[in-house]
Amino acid sequence: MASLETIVSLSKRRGFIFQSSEIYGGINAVWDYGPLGVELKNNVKRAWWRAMVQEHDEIVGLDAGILMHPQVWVTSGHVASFSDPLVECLTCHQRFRLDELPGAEGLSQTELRDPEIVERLGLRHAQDGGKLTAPRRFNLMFRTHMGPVEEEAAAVYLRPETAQGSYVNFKNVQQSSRKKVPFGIAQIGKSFRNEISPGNFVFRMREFEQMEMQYFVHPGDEAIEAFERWLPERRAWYERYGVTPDRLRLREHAPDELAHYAKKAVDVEYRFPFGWKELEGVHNRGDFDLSRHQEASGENLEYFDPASNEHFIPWIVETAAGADRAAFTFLIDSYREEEVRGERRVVLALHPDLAPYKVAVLPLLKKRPEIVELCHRIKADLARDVMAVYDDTAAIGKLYRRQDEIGTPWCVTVDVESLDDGQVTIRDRDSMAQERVPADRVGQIILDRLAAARQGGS
RNA sequence: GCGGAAGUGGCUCAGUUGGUAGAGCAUCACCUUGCCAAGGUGAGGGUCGCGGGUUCGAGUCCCGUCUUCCGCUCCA
Repeated sequence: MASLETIVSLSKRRGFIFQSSEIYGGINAVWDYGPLGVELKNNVKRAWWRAMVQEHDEIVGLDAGILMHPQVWVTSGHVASFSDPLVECLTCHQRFRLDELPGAEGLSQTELRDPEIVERLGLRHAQDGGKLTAPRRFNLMFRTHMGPVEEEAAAVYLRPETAQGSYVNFKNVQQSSRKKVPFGIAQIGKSFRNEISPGNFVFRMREFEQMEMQYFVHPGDEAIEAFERWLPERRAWYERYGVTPDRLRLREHAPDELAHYAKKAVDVEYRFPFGWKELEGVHNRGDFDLSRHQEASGENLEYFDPASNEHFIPWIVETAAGADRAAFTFLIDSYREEEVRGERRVVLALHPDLAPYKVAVLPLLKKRPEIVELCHRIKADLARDVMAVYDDTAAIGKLYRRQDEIGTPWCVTVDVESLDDGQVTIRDRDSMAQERVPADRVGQIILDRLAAARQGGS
């Protein structure tokens, strides 16, 4: 597997991913997507949306705001528990994480929240012996202000998850779309977390994009069924788009690592160069969210089931994936180095649906204006349906290698004979096989191959 | 956040005991070739992460800071 350095370097060199604000020295845990990266990520999001919304009658989309009523985060529990316990030394006024102090390791979540805990354990700042304050929770949510005058404006948060947007819109979506339980709300969007330890390239960022689907079900067994159904389906999605099956696994959370909202959680994990890490979580959230929102807002969030004539608060099974992690996974998993005629060939064997460019149109001989002109005609024709690119700034072998390295599945090459017989060459990225086809049929052939790839996997 | 390592052209790196920066690849132009990173000629591109300090002089020594990577810890 490619090393992290290899992927970071390729990303920068070819325009997939850049560090944010690089000319100012960079900013921690934020990354920008370049010309190829934005295509890849958009394709990932489109593929997810297709698998979720397009291919499921009972799932509909939503795009909620990043800013929400601040009460949402109190209700959701994020203000209280989405945070770390910090203590401050009264002598030197430095802050420390309580659970990292000598003598406080291994404390439970409850103990860490106990205001008396510092006193009870007789904890002191080891360096200067100063007294320590009771633990305070440092919030991992970004705060900003709503309104033009900062001092008078209400504090609001940048959402730490997109899910709450789906919960507070549960009634709106259910009624307007006339969906019956079980049904799902899918959402893709940015979330923000003041992570303590970001890193590993785009794996853990402070600004990131989530692809979440909230599935509302009848309480009880139906939630378990939904869980059992979505888990393999979500894992299969990664395989469908080419991720090596051996590098995927499912891992269930132990009871003590469950998030505050979860009854059960299983992660789809990928084996990165830095270890097995979560790509996506499937969680049974029970009625935690809707019940609390109902209570806090005073709005009735019960669902009436016309079949059974009963009212109930649906349970929620969510699938929560990271768009950046998915894009990163497809990038690193598809990376290949091969030897061709004693030379190294770098290939991104991306699924055609995910590849930034579907086709590159290349002239074998750029000296002949008719060839270049035909290339541009073919490219313009293709560009109506797919991302296509024209390049003539190198010899053909090099042009192929360039496209290999950015994952372009097909190259169309126009040569001198093309001018006579109207045939051009389609070259396949993975097999390097070539095929002569009529120039005026290239567009349809590419679309057919894309459709085939989508059907049968890569 | 703590501990460790590292920041020099787009990428990968060299840079002697301090003396105002080099290579390979990449990029661009022209010539040549014409189906898998070919060859030739030439060109552009770096105030050495940033800010201070020491020094006649700092990529090199010192301090601070930012960033990245590796561990510990947590989440998508």
